[in-house]
Amino acid sequence: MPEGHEIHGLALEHARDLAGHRIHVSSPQGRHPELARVLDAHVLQSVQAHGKHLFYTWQDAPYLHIHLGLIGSFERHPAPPPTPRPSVQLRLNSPKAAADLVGATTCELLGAPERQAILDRLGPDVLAQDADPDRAWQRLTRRATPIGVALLDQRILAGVGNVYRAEALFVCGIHPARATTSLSRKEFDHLWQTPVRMLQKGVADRRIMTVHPSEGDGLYVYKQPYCRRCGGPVRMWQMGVRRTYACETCQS
DNA sequence: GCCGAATGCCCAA
DNA sequence: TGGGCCTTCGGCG
Repeated sequence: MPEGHEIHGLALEHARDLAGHRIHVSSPQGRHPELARVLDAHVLQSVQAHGKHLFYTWQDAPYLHIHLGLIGSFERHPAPPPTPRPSVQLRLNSPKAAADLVGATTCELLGAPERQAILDRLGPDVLAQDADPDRAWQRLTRRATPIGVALLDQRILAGVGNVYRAEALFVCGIHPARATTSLSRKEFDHLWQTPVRMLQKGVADRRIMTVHPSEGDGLYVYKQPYCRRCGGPVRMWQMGVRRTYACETCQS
């Protein structure tokens, strides 16, 4: 269940395991036979993550574009890999390791213009070295929407999902229902830096741990019954499509 | 065994 | 705005 940190972690892992090798590509589940045929036996050059999207660059073959969606995942098997489970959509197999894709929403081949179109509609990726927070600020303040909704809008900024949304807003003391247009630039700068640091830590830890070490470990409000700062109840409600968690005392 | 939920997103109406 | 899609897992019978 992937937010940006996991996607970037996979890009690093697959670059290490698979890039520079001739890859055996197969579709055990049978959903992508043509895609597997086109890519099989090509050399993988590089793997890049942009927000929650993965792009695989090959010698003499189109880009492979993968989006895990809500429930997609990759499973790593050191060589030699076992027989794939029946649900494996795609196996990328190198002499070092195999990466098995399960449950992804998107697994497709793309040309350069189509790939570029996806990148163009994404806001700045909080995990990108050259991310420009001004672009997010421009897009954020264009219309008055609840900040909780805006943080999940990948056109505004890319990489943040439901857990990091709740945690970042808590750390910044900002209520999810606040209008984007009510944010000061100073508040926004804090709200940008917080997920940047959280997701960077997420890549390093390979899991989401937002609580400051001096306060223990785990999460502040996401799926928590009580606020670990003030001890009051954490409120949970539907915000658009997703569930949001917040402490009404610590966030305003 | 069935149902719902899960760190996501798209589409039709 | 509501439904659909992808898969796994836990709770409830």
